[in-house]
Amino acid sequence: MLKVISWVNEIRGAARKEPNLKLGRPVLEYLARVWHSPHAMSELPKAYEPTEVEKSWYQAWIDGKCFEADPSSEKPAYSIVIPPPNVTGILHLGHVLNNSIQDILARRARQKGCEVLWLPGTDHAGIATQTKVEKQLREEEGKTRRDIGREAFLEKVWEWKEKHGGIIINQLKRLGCSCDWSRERFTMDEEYSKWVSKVFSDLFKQGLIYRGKRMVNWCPVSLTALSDEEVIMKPQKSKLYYMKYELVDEPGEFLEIATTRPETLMGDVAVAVNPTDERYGKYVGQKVRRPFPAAEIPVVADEHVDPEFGTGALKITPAHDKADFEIGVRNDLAIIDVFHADGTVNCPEVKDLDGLDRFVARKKAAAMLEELGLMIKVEEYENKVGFSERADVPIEPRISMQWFLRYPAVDDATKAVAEDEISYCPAHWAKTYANWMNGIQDWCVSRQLWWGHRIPVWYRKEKSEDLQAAESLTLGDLEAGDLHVSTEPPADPENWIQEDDVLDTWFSSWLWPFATMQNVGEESDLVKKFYPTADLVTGPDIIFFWVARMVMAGYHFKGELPFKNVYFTAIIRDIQGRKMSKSLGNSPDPIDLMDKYGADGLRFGLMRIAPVGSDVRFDEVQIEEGRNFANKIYNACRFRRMAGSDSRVDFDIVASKSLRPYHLDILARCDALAMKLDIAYAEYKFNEVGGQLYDFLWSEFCDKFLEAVKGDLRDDASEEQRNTTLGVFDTVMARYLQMLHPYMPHLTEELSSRMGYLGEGEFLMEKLLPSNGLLDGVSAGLVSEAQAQADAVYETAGRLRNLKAEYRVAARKDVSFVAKSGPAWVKDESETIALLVGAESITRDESYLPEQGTPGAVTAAGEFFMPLDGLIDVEAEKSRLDKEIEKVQKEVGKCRGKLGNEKFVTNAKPEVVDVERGRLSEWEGKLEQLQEMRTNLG
RNA sequence: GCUCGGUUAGCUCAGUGGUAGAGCGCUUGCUUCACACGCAAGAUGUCACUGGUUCAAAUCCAGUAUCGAGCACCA
Repeated sequence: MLKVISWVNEIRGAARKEPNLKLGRPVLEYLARVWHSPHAMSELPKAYEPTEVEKSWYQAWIDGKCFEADPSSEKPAYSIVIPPPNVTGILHLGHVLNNSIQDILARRARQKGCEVLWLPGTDHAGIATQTKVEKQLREEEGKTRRDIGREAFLEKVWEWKEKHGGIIINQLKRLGCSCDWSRERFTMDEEYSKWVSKVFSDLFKQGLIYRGKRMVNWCPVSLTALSDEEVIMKPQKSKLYYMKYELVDEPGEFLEIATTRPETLMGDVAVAVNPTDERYGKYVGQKVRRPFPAAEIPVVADEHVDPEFGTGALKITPAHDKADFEIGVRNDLAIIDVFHADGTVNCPEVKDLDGLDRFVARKKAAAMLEELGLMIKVEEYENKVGFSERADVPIEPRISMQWFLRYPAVDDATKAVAEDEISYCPAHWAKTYANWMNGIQDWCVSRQLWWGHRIPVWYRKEKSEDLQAAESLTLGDLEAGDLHVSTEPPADPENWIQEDDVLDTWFSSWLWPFATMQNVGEESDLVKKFYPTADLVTGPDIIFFWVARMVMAGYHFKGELPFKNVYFTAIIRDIQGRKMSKSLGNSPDPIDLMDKYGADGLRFGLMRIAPVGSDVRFDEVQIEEGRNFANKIYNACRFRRMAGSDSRVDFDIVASKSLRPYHLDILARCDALAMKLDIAYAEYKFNEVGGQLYDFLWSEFCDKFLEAVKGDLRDDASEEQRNTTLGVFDTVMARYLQMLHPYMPHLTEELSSRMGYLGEGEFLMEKLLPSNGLLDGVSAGLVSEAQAQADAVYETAGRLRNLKAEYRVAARKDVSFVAKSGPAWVKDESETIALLVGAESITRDESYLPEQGTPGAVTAAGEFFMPLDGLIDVEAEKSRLDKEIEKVQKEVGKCRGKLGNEKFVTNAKPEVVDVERGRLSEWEGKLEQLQEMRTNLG
């Protein structure tokens, strides 16, 4: 079956040639013929076509249950939990990078003999999902969620989730992710939700969760509170309005105030000045007139006021500003809320403003002040304004009843990272983490949404109004029996009313590492085997949202850390360094990229440019490189197949008597590669691993080894030569494909299978990576001698090619070289050197006396000459060189003239002069070279 | 204001206390019986700047400039 899958391409190739081919016996006969034909692969497409191959192998792995973790396994455990993507999401490049890394780690761990659990799933993403469904409801039915009610709305969200929720999962599959899909979780699964309720209820009973009226970040579009982390500060061009309030006791005297928000004037309850500010000391205790609605408000002193800013006097609106709120508390001021929840003005006393949107009201209020003669001036001003992360509108500081969490296990969590029990890679993120942990603020966990985990709190019906309006809610109310907080609803639901709010999405995400492995109140083999997890791979942008909170949850609920290592990926930017975003349209669709370059190409290309620590600028060219690399490997194997279809992967290196330097050299380099990869993996240097894999295959294997041994595969080569070379090829390639597998899983599985490197029914992805080297048992002295010889040959080939190019005979293959001196072994290799150089022959002649001007080169393999007689038309070459020299001399003259011109040097820009100098030395160098060649010709 | 990171070829980026690297791009030559998604040859650098440590600094240290990120404040 598997073989058949691997033959898909051959069938397609065959279909092209024999369109009448039908399935069944004729196909098998045809395949047998093709497979054993020495040119089997040459009948295949010259370029690797990944699409079908990737699809087939992914299905084969699924069918073979290769991704499923066995908690009863004796093997050491290795586990990762996926950072659950939003269920509404579609794959972007950040996901590709992040999940490729996880897949690489998982596949590598399997090869190293671990039992691997890579646990996948999705996040319900409260606001994001609800917003999408609300939008659809508005567009399709012209209704709001309130029109249809909570229950019907939630039904719609679930429907939507069923329809679109699988998209990103399928995209991850397309990428080749080896997640254990049989254990896929969703944060709103019934069992998972039980964890959320349990944790909430426990924390409440521990006194860590409380409810109270506080100043929170309010999103006027989503109509919910947000945590501090969901607010993004953005610089905004706004205006600073200078206005004045008249003193009640001194008519005609005014107190000047600067503000960016005149629309909150109706909520002003005081004017504050700094107690040390001598200008205003006399006013403290007096009253000023608020123009609309007319009122007399006090002047108070508060240290928060910066005398340097604006006029040094600050209007106090406790309902609409966090700092003002605190000043209000300190000075016992009233709170006047002048906005509706959606950000429109709620002030019936001021008809002109009532009902206006806050930004319209701002202009209107300013105009009204102008009319009253109370506006002094307006300045352009840039300040920072908090924006709602999801809705992308300025948030409104607002006092409302919310639930808060006092973070648990803060000390343990801080210490774990500081003392490297949890290691961060790159390590510098530990500092960012520590900074946040040190200034940690209570977490507003309630959201005024419908899609999410509803807070598991019930109020006794007859007291519910009082309780819900109460300034605070604590354990006392629970003990009084008026409150029910539990994972289970009350037994007599008709007497209770459940809390309306749902929980912040992250309140479920922070339980992810263990809540995915275990149900509440149940023993779990999975947890025993796989928790704590080994590595967490995520972006540094969610270090507070997710990582820090998971660490605290791990310590508080499980008594230990949730993961041992955290690898923070780079953030992918576009070529201009901007963050990828839909609105900029600079975010390429990974699916398009996979269509064009294959999943393996995309993975490899991205991994090679993802450095540890810094951001990465994405360029499609890099993905193209990944595809080209896949094609290179494919063609190396295709070449191998043309020399014979039988696998010689069992070739006995140690017993072989006919190994040439190139064989030993590539075997040694393959062993060295294995060691380099071990080191790079240990340091999570994925770009280094990619680079090593790339360089080995392309520079060492193809450019050098394969070219050097091509002669062994020609028709005139001996059977032994041929077998040795095929044996070494297969030995190295089989091992190499295994090492490459985590990066390019589909291609390597395909080629290993097609090349016959696998046993019956065996998968490459399940095959252990051997710990032995290919050259174990071979004398080290023999190997290093061989490598020195191989190096000498490659160096010599390079130098002789160089000579050919210099004398413009690069295209000719009839060049003959003379080897005048050199070590004895070179005689055996001269044919290979000639092959590498593209020369007719290299003749050993110790008595050779080169004519004057014969170009030559001295290398580790001896002294070589390229006799020019008959090779080039000496006279023609002379005159070509003369012409060339004349031309270059002219250029040199031009440059010298320019630089000799005092006016040019003094007046021109320094960089222009520099360019000219550079140009001069360039031309001079060229001139010297040409003159030397000309002299050599006599 | 505090913290962190970057500054290396035209571009994107590696790099190490000891002669400066890759890919792309560029120039030249190749359809050579694996690969033009390829082969071969070539050109290209004050490693941001200024000091210090050192036999030796692009690399370590300090400062400056500049770009970026995060946190805090912003009437």
